Amino acid sequence: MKESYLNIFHAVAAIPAGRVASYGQIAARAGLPGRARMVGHVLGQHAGGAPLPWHRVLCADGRIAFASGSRGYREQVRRLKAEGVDVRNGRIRMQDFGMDHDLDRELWGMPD
DNA sequence: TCAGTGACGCACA
DNA sequence: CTGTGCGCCACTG
Repeated sequence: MKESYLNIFHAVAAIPAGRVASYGQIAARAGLPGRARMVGHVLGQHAGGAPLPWHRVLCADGRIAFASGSRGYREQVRRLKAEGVDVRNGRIRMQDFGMDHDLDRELWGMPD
């Protein structure tokens, strides 16, 4: 298992319930800036393998990455709503549920 | 080795 | 709002 993969797992696991983060944010937090695609790749490869909150990872614009109506899409929407995340038209307001305010400093230890 | 294909992201028209 | 293009890189045939 690669170190980068472990970092990705750790970053995803750090997202609290009821909140979301983008693939890019996770990649950056895992020390892999610009490699958002790798996050998606890893989550796909290890889907079901580890009990990760993969549903809390979205595209940078707040959209669900899966094709609308697909199996994964419905599952992700279901899980997010179950956590109180407001999903409208397959998209979430990162403004309200993203890690972009002050919460990322608390949980991810970002500098001031 | 090369080319195609993604659970991405961003700039631009 | 919709596309298109390019950067990114692991994986696969």
